[in-house]
Amino acid sequence: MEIITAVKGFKDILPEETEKWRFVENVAREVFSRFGFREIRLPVLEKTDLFKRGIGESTDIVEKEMYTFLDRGDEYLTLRPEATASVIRAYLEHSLHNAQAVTRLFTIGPMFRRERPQKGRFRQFHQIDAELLGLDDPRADAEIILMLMHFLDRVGLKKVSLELNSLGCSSCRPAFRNVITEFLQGKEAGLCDDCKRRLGTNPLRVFDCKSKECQEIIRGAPHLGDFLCGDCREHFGKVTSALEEFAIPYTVNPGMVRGLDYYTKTTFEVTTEHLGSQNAVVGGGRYDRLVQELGGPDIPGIGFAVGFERLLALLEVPESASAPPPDIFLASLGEQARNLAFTLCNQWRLKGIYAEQEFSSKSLKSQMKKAGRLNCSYTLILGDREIEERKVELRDMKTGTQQTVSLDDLDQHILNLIKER
RNA sequence: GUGGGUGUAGCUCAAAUGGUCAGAGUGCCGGGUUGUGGCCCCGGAGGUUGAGGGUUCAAGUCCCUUCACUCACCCCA
Repeated sequence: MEIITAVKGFKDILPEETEKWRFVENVAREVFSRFGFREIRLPVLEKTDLFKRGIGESTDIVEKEMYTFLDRGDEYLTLRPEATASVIRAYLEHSLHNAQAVTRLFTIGPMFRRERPQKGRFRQFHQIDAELLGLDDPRADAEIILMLMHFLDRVGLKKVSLELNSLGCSSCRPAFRNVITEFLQGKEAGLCDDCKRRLGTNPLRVFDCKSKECQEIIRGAPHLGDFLCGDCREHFGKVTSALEEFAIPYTVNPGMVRGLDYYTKTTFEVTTEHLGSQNAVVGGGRYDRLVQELGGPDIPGIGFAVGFERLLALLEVPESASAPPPDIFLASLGEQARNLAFTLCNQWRLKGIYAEQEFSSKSLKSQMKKAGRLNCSYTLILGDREIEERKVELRDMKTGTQQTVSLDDLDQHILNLIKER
């Protein structure tokens, strides 16, 4: 019979890797909490409408990437493709905005998108997500970016670049969209097939296109930056100068157009050249209309999402973590000895010692070999011979020296020996 | 959804033009030491060469189909 394998694009995280995961999570929790962010844990399943309204009906995510199903024939549910909509849903559902004017939340967990898997892209992937709600101050933008860059630094990430842009607000972006549409109208024939399609859906995306022809055409286009309203222009200026105060290097990328509909004003990405074509490690931005779109009051917000797997792929931790070595290995010869080993081994575990034992009746040589391979500090040798004499052999695996310990003193002896280290 | 690449032992990989080609290294288990690890030596287990079909006297090797993995496009973390 064939074994059942994991679903395409869904990965197991094996014991060799979980230590790296915990390391990154712990750094995130430590850094974020110092900036006043508190952890929130959310369900992975939400009502489909949450994402339709939050992310935007015409985005690729909602149109073709969501895992959606009809639950018991009466309600559409979706495995979350991103966290922000869920965070805001919980924020509104529990009236967190009434409890305090400013709310800072972060969450770590799996997201689901039904795309074709490739390097750095999976159907289940993980994000570290932070959201700052209730501030439209540009210093809040700078603060959350500062926190992000500090986190990346603390986790050991090198050679990344921070790209910034402003997408304008509801008063200046629509106007620019018209300008671009007009600009591209006569040049349609020169665009790639994808961009011809984009012309109708999201003309700003042509800025992002990798094809040379499109880049050539768009080079002469007007920039969004020149069409920002006074408020947006001033906001962006304050964000960049605050970043400069903390010496955070950034580049302004006027072509950066993010794929989720809800972004306004400041958007940012952290990118790298070492991830193949999935170069974005972090994506984020301001969303001043989203809370309202989801039925809440007029509350501004800004947040980011770190791609966990992409971040891990960039960290220089080549060797996989091996299993932690036991404090002591119990080698036993004879059935009586194995019974004693079982008892001692588990008693010590209950007292906080990591002990291992051999269950099967292997030769002492092979048990010693195993103890050596496990890299444990001590090996206790107990055979029926020792039990008769009420004493056992304790071998220090580092030095190779061995001593005889009375069974009556054994427990205390071991506890002292191992607790002292 | 579209295109390319790859599928041989747990892992990393060999097997010219189809003809002892089913192997090596590593890992695992055991022995060399009648009760003592690491080094060394020896041995063993483990594969219907992803699956199915076809061509042929003969197929990991050629053809078709299918599945899986992978990279890229689209898009994004």
